[in-house]
Amino acid sequence: MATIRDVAKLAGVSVATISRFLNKNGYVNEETKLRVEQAIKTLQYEPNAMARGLAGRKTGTIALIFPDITNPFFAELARAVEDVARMYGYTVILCNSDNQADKEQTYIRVLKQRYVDGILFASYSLRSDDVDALNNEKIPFIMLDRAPRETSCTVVSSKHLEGAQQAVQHLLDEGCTKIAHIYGPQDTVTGRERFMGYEQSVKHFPWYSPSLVEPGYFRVDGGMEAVENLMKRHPDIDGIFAGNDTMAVGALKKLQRMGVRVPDQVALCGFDGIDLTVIVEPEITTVAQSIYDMGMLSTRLLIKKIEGDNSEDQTHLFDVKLIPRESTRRKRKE
Amino acid sequence: MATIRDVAKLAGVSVATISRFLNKNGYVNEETKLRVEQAIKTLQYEPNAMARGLAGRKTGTIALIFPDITNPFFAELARAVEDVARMYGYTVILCNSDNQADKEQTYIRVLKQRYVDGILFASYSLRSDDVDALNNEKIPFIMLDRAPRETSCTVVSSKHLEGAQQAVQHLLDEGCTKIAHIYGPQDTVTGRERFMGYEQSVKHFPWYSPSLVEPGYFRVDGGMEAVENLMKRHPDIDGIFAGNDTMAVGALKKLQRMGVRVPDQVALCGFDGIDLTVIVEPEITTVAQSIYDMGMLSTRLLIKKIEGDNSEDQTHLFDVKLIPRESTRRKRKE
DNA sequence: AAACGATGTGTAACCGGTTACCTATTTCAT
DNA sequence: ATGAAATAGGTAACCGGTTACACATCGTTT
Repeated sequence: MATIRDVAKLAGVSVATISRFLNKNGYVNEETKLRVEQAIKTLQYEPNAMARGLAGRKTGTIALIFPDITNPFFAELARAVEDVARMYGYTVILCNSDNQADKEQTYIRVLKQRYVDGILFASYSLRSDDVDALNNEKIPFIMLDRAPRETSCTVVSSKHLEGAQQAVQHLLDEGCTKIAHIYGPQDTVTGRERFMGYEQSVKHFPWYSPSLVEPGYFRVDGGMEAVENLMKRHPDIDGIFAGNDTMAVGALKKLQRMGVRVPDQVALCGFDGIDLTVIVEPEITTVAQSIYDMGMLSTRLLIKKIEGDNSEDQTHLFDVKLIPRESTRRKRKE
Repeated sequence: MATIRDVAKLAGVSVATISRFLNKNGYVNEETKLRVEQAIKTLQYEPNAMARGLAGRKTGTIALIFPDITNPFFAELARAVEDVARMYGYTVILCNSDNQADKEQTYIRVLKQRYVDGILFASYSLRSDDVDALNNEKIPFIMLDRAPRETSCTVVSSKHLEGAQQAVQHLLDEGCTKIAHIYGPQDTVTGRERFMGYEQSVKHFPWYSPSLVEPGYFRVDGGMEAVENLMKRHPDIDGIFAGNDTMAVGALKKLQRMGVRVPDQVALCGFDGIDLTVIVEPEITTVAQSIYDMGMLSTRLLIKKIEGDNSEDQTHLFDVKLIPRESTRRKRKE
C-alpha cells in the first residue's frame, strides 16, 4: 500500500503539501493540486486511518452503547445512527450492554483506548460519576432517554409523560371504564415517566386502584404474565396501557389465548411505535416515538460536538404521536 | 493520559520491557514484572490502540457487513458476533449495505483504510472479483450464506435445501394436498435453495403447477401480497411454505384478514426461526436456523484467521430444525 | 576452559500520518 | 516605495506504540 511519502515523491512535493491537499487546510496551488491528484490516482493511495488517528487524535469512529441490538427499538435506532454516521464519514461501533454496569464500564475503557471520537448512550446502568468522568476526559457524548442528575450533558428524549397521558385519554375516549397499566422497569426514565403519566391520568377516577398496575419488564413474556395477573385480579378490566410495544404484544398474545376479544372486551395500547405493532392481528394502537429521527438527531449532535461545537448542553424532547389502530377501535355505545 | 514511556520511566526500565510485558512475548524478570505492574496501576496506563494498530498492524476490530440491522435475523446474528468478538477482545463495526453494491464498495474501502482486521459478509451484492481483491489484499473474511463461484473462501451457511424439503414434507404429513410457495429474491443463495427444495419436493405431484409460486421479497408486505395473488389463482390451496419467517408473518396477516383460518383451512410454514414467529397468534411453524450459533462460529473462524490460522478454506453447513407449531397443527382426517 | 543456549533488558528505527514553524514569493493598501 | 497580508510549500518533530538487534549475565554442556 502506498504511503503519503510515495505520493509526495511522485508528485514532486513534500508530504506536508499532500496532507494539506487531503485535509483541505492551508494553501495549495491549483497546478500542484492536479499533480497530487494524479499521483494519488496512479498509486491508488488511501490514507491510513490508524496513522491519522495517532497523529491527529481523530478516528472517525463513534460508539453506540445500548442494551441489546436484538430489541427492535434499538435496532431501528442503530440503523438511524449508522446512516447518519456514514453520511458524515464516521464509522459506528456496536456495543450491547445488556444493561449491565460492568459491561458498560469495560466498553468505556476499551473505547477510550481505541480513541473513539464520541459515544452515544442509550443504556441505563451508567452512574452519575461515570458521566462526570467522561466529561472530565472531554469525550463528547450524548444520552438517550437518560438524564443524569446534577451533571450537565446533552440529552435526547421523548415526551413520555405526555404520551402516556395521551394513551390513557385515548382509551377513555374509546369508552374504557377501567384501565390497567403494565409498567416497565422503574429504574429507567422511560418506564418511570410512562407510569407517572398513567397514574396522573387515572388516579382521580373512582375505579382507580393501585392493584391495576403490574410490571412487565419491557419484555414479551413479561407482558403476558402481567395480563394474566391483572385479569385474575380484575376480570372487568376493559382497557390496558402497556408501557412499551413489546409488552403490548405479549399482552395481546395472552389475551387472545385467554379468549378475551381485543378490542371489544379489552382495548390495548402500547408505546414506542415499533413495527411489531402492525405485524400482529389486530394491529396495536401505540404512542409512536420518532425513533429514527431521535437516532438521527443524536448522531448529528454528537458529530457536531466532536467537530468542536461548544454550545451549551441541551435537552431535546421529541413529540410523540398516538396512532389509533384496531386494538382500540371499539364500537361506541350510542 | 499516560504513555508507555511514562510507565517505563516510573518503573525504571525501557519501553521495550513494558511492551514485552504487555504483550507477553520475550523475557521479563519476575521482579521487574511486579514493578511494571505497579507503575501501570499508579499511572492508570492504558495502551493506545491507535499506536498499536499503526506499529503492529492489528486493530482488534472486525466489520460486519449485512443488509439491514433492522431485520431480526441480522440483529440476532449481530448480537452473536458482538458477543464472541467481545470475548476475544475485538470490537465490531456495523455496516448496513441495503444490498447495494456501491455501499458495500464504499464500506470495503473505508474499512481497509481503518485497518479492520477482518470482515464478515452477510450481504449479497459482492461480486466474485471483489472477493478476489480481498483475497489478494490478504484481508481475512468469511462469507455467510454466500459462496462466490471459483474463488476459495470460508463459507458458513445452513442446509437450506434440506430445510425446505422438511418444511414441505411436514405440510404433506399434516394432510396438505396443495402447497404453494412464497419465494425470496432469487439472486440470494437462501432464496434460491429454498425454492429448489420446494420444487423438488412437489414437482412430481399431480396438483403441482408453476403458478403455485409467488415472490415475496423476504418482506412482510411481500408475503401479504403474495398470499393475495396465490389465493386468487388457487382458492383451494391448503398449505403455504414461505421462504422466510418475515414473509410467513405477512402471509399469516393477510390470511387472517381474508378470513382464512390458519391452520385449519391453510397451514403455514416459515423459515429462519426468528422470534417474530412466536409473537403472532397462532405461532408459526418454522424451519429454524441456528442463527446465534452461525454468528458465533463465523466470528470464531474469522478471529482464528486473523490470528494466523492458515488452514484450508472450508464450507460449514449448519443443520436446520423444523419446529412444529400451531400454524400447521391440523386436525387429521381419520 | 571454551562454547552455547536461555534469560533479561536497552537502543533506536519504524509504522504513516499531522502540523508547528520557517522561508519565499506575490499582491495590495498606504 | 514599503510593509503587511495572502499564497505556496518544505523540514522535521511528534503521536505512542512494536520490534530487530545488540549486549550482558548466568547456568550447562563438552
